[in-house]
Amino acid sequence: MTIRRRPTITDVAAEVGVAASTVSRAFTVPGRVNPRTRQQILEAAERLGYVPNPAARAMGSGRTDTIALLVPDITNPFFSGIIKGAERAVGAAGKTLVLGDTEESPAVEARLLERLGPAVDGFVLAAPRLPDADVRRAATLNRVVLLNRVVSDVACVVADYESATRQVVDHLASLGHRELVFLAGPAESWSGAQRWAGLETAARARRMVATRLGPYAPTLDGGPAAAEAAIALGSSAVVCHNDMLAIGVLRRLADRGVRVPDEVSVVGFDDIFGADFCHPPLTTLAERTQEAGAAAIEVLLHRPGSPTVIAPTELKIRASSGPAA
Amino acid sequence: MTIRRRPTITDVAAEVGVAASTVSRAFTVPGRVNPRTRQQILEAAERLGYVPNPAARAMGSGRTDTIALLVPDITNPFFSGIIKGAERAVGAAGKTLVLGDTEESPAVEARLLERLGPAVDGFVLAAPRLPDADVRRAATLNRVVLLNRVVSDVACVVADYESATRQVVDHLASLGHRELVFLAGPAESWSGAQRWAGLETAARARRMVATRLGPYAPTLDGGPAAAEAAIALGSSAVVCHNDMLAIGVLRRLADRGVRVPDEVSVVGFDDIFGADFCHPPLTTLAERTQEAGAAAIEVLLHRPGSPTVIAPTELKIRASSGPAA
DNA sequence: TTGAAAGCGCTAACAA
DNA sequence: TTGTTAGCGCTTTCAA
Repeated sequence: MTIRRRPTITDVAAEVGVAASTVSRAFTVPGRVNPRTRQQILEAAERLGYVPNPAARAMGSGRTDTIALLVPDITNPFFSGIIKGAERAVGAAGKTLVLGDTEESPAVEARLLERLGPAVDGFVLAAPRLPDADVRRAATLNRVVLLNRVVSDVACVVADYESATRQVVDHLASLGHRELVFLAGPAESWSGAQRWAGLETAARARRMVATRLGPYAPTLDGGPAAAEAAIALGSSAVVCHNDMLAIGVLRRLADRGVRVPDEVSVVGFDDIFGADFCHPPLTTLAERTQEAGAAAIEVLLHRPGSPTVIAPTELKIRASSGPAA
Repeated sequence: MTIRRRPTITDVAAEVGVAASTVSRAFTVPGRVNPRTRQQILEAAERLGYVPNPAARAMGSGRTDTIALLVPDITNPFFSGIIKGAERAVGAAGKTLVLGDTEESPAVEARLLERLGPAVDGFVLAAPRLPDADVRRAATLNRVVLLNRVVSDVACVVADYESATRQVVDHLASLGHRELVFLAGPAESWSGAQRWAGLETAARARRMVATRLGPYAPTLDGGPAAAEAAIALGSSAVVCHNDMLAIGVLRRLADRGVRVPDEVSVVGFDDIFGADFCHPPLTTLAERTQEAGAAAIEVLLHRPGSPTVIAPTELKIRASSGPAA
């Protein structure tokens, strides 16, 4: 397969016998060109296999018609829903979505923002650990919408953590638990801080004792250490930073012969792929991730200013939580 | 946050008092500019916050330094390893990877190839269902490497399906199974066809009876129909098109009270996230997906021609397979 | 409704 | 080692 030169707008213009600018208009402002001329142009373009070059288009107009979605770990199923929702919304707007994986690294995050910046119209950013200052700087050069994080003067879509944590605490209280332990994720995580703050407040209102342990890696591998700490503490209810950690904890508890939920109840956050078929199926706080992804795009594309959108959440009760021993 | 104009190469040139082309060289061919001049340029660029514009760069040079990886469903954990491997390899080469999700649709696939085509140096393409002709056309305009699929004259990285299917059949034979049923995925799937062909051949060599049922959706939702068909057939061993389907099958079997592996053994392909913590943990054929992803990039970047790279596989034996009843 | 011409930010000969 | 000069493919005034 040899690479063939792509036909350009000029080739099409020559083919039809019009000026290049007319071809350009035929594609970008169809109303401003004679329907018959336009028809001929479209046919010639089709015949030659012409496709507009986005880079060239971007240079002339400043618009790129692409949006970048940056996530810390594309492997984490939590982001699947976000991606799907964003994709659909972007597609509906006739634009293109590119995905970037920042590998949980603020450095990669910064690099992608820098490199992709000039090439996109805006960013949807799930960056729990990037410093505020960097977020603000990015927002200076591109439109930016943050996911599950609030930075003043930057648009954002956040889950309703207050309601979320209240649902978790109410559920545990209704099962007779008098205390809970929170197995925390990374210290810099904005949403992690919200979760803990909400749990603590809700627990106090219920006269429950809430303890925080950690930080632990928010991954399956974080499970063993977290589970051991929880076992040592002897709590009857364990709330995990996210489902990845929760599933890791479940495995370790199983290995250690601790019965779930008879001896200890386990609750996660996110309702990721796998949460309903791990063993036992995990009780977890689900965000409407597809809606959140779509909302972020909607804000980016159509809502100027820096609105904050609150996304609803819902507790999925499964077999990993049960009555207190 | 108001959007500020990005500084250009010209701004930097003016700041230092050199020509724009010198600034360009300072970034692209560092050897061809006086170290002191270069130092000044770099400092000025830093000071002004200058970042090269990839679109403009692409126009001048024809190179974009970005690679696109297109997958049918970014949500499918099978592709996580591919993505990770590709990312690392691309990063190591100092280039940028953009991801595209084709939503299992040949139409979206074609659209992304078209739109992204002029904006990238090449594609790594996991497109099991795109017609051969479209694949070839894409390879005419860009460098293309196919994943788990062979199209003549196009570079590709494929799992060693012959060895893979032999491992599966040998495993089942060693457990005393005399027949197996294959629950097929989409009819157009290239790898699905390979899997069935390999199973059939290996089974014949072992004097086992192999039956194919389907097609079924290669997703959790495909599970119920596939499981029912397998139950009706009364086979002692079920091999599924992929793990998503296999996990769906496991769930249905559990709902129907069929014990795994006592009454029926279940085997999948892919070893996705979740395969080791579903219930029971799934015996499955693992590809070295990270290596495959990295190999695809390596071929794209450094190996001209249309080589075919064979990626090794390995059977992960877990609790879903056991002795024949 | 169309064409001519300038310019987007950068690279790449070509001279100097 | 550096500057000058054309473009790259497209959009966008401005005129006609």
